[in-house]
Amino acid sequence: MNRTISNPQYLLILEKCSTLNQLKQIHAQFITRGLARFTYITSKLLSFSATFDINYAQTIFNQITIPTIFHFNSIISAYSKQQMGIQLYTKMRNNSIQPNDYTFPALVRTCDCLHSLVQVHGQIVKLGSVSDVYVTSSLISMYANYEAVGLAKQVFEESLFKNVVCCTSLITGCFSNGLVDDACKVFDEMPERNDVSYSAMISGFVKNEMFNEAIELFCQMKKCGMVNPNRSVLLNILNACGAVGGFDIGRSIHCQLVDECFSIDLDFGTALIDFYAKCGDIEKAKDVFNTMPCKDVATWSAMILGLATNGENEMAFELFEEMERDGPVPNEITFVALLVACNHKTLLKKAWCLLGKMNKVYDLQLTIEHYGCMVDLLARSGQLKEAEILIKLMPMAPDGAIWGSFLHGCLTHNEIHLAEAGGKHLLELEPKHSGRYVFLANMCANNGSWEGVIKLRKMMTERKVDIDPGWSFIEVNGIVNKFFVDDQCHPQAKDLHEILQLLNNILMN
DNA sequence: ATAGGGTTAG
Repeated sequence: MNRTISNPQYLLILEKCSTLNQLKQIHAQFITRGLARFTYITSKLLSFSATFDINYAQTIFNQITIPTIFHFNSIISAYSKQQMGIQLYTKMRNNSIQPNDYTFPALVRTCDCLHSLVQVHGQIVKLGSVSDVYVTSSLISMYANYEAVGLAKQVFEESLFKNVVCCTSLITGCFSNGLVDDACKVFDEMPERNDVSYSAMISGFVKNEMFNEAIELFCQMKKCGMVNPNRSVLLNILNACGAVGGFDIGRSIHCQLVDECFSIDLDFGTALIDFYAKCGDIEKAKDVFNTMPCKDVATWSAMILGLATNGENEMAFELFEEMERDGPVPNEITFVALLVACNHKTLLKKAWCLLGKMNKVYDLQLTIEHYGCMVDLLARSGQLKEAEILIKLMPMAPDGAIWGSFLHGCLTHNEIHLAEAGGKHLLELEPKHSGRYVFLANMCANNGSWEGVIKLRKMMTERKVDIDPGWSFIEVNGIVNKFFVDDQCHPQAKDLHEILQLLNNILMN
């Protein structure tokens, strides 16, 4: 290293380190050149070393005879994921060092429970850092993390400056606690929005399975043109497009990725495979799979599931064989995909074999999804007694999907007498799920049990279950057209219905 | 002369 290098240049070299060894060399230089006595050098070194090895950072910290606020802030920040921050904070206070606004965000993130968070919040109030946006935004997101969304809202309400980040923290917090309407309200009222605020909204919608809402917001975002969709937005929108069959929008994202030379990495590749497969374009899904330079277990699982759901069962099993030969080690999700492949042709024997293999060869535990597939398989093949036994035997509580499969089986195999108990469970598990009532009512009607239908109707009114009208949209020339069931609002509704009628007539003849 | 918050994952 050159003798004439100045101190600021050392800092630049420090930031270019990509391994711990390089960092150690620089550290050695600092010591031999007598730079280790400068606070700004050691605190930079400290915060930087933590990105490689927290223990090395601790060693550096221990060597500092009189640590300053900078050193403490760096080490607290480094430890913030390991719950050591509070201890260091106490040590700092014992050294008679006053914390500052830079101390608290890291200290807040270090809290491992609501109790310690409240204590830190107390310190923040006492020492007058409540008006700092960095502090409030970290408090909001951590309160929401510990399901104290009420406290998160309170911090937000009481803070004088509500910038983009504070609002985004609260949006995420509301979504993760199921308060979708509150999240939307914050978003509507926020003074400015950036890519992260949009990604918080869109990922929140997707997490709550509100796919159309996510896509609608994405279209709005593009229309206003002020903010570019980031990685998180694009991945979530691909997911949503797969869920609702938004083929054109998803495909345009793929084109955009290619145009902008965004590399189709693991996440994008897997998302694209899943998206194309769900939209029924299995060939395009295969193209993406075959051109990806590296694939992980999620990529392989997505491809196997795609083949399975598109009726290419044999291909799905062949791909699994290839995976076992020279792909990544399969996981639980791979086996869910394989069971789905069995489902489409009701390959019961094969499914039991796969479960055995999963357990014995790969030492994987069965999850509720695997039981769900098996119940569905048994119910489809008419083995309703066996399905019922499996439901009783499974180690976890059956969910709505499992009872749903069972009841569908009862209906198709005309074993209505087995359905009653299942129906009760289903409505207990999902009392607000309108689709379940409709299904059960149809089942009663099929069976001529009109009193059953009336009973279900009554339950729906009592429990205030609304049937949300279904809606979808289609993008034409960049304009999103939204339609509800039986919708007559569209300016061309009349023509549309006439054309549909015409098509219907052609199909019938 | 330094430093801090929100999205991306089940």
